[in-house]
Amino acid sequence: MSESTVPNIVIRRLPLYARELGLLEAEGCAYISSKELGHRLDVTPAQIRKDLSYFGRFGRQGRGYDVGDLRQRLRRILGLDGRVQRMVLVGVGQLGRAVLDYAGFPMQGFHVVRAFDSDPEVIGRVIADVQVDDVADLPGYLERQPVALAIVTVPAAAARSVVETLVAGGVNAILSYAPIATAVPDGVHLRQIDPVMELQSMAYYIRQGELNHTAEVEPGG
Amino acid sequence: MSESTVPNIVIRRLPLYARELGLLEAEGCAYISSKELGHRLDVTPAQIRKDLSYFGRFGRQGRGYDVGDLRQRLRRILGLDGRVQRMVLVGVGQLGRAVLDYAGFPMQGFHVVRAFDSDPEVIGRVIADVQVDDVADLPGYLERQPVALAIVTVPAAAARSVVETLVAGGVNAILSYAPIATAVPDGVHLRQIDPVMELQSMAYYIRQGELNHTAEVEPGG
DNA sequence: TAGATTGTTAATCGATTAACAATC
DNA sequence: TAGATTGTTAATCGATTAACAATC
Repeated sequence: MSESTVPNIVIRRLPLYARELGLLEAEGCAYISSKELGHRLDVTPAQIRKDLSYFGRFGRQGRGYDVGDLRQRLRRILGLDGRVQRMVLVGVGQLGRAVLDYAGFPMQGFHVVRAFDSDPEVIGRVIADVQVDDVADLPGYLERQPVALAIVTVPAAAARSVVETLVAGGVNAILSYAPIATAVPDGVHLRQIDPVMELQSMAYYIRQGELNHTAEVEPGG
Repeated sequence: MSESTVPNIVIRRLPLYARELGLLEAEGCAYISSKELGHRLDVTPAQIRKDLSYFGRFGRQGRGYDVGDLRQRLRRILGLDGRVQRMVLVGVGQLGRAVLDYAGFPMQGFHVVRAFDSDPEVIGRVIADVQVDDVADLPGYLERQPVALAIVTVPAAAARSVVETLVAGGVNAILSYAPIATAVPDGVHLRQIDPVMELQSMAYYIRQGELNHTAEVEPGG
């Protein structure tokens, strides 16, 4: 309960810290200061120390942080220590297959235990070691095998109903690649990945750059 | 210059508004209020009006916003009106291919004009209508054909050097799928997509949910 | 010990929201 | 006109940063 007051934005930075600590560990670095870690991540040292302070004391004055220890502790805080995260995936089109094939998920302990689709062509097949079932069987599956995490890779038109089914089935964290706004009840976490929106917002700055450049070249404009 | 003072977080919401307005247009909706739009996007009406106010006045009191008009104006602000955004893609592995095949990019006007890789197996091939060149030729290509946007889908170990090359070649907006911190100079925009980090931060809340549940079931814990 | 760096508090900064006059 | 909703200002809220005593 007390930890539920940690700002969401802090929680979202913890994996960033943990990831960098993993790299540092691989580099053979035993200790690191908030200053150096912040430099590597383009984050202020004060922010790192403040973020960590929500969870306890992890460093040594004059020395910094034990790289391996802090990484372990962050992973424990995130609930990633020594456990496999089971996920279902809905939507086995091109994108869904790329997700199933992506090695980064299992490498970090996230395993797709079952996939679902509505296309008879793929139902019944096994793709990247994952069995594909009829999406109509999704509610039944979730009842028999509760899962907390889901990845949604269906077309936008299908996403809302899929998310509803997942939520009804007890899934409380969903990563959606569908480019459509989707409401979820309190207590359910939905993250959306939309590369097109990222590009569109960057386009603004590209255009600004062009305008400035034009202004320099043609001061009268 | 004056517009460069618009907060980045506002710029990042504009594509969200534009996207929803596109859906509303498709639904045949002619006018919408900030209240209704906010409801659909889970954003407060005040925030929408405030965001828009950075760019001018777009609505009518008592009526709301003309859906098509506002969408057009937002697209113009973002620099998306009637122009194709040319991009290069670096890294034609599984993920790179999925990006090349993804219809959402061209549908929104973002076209990969050339891809690059270091693997002799793919260099010279044409994938999804895009020619794949040797990444060693990337600097030369950018010199001949300046491009503002790039997508990076190489392994983490290669990402830093690729980003450096892109920046040196004049690219000022990069969308990277590589899970590694990468510094870029001022004026260059780098966005990273890391689904694993999203899952990791959601894992925190899954665990919190479990802890709460345990606490309810076993009040003594 | 001297130097470095933490953890934490208070100050600052910036973003969100509430409120309301203007007006369609 | 009455009702609705904008655009904008001021108030609130929350996150970041600076500063520093504590201490390794």
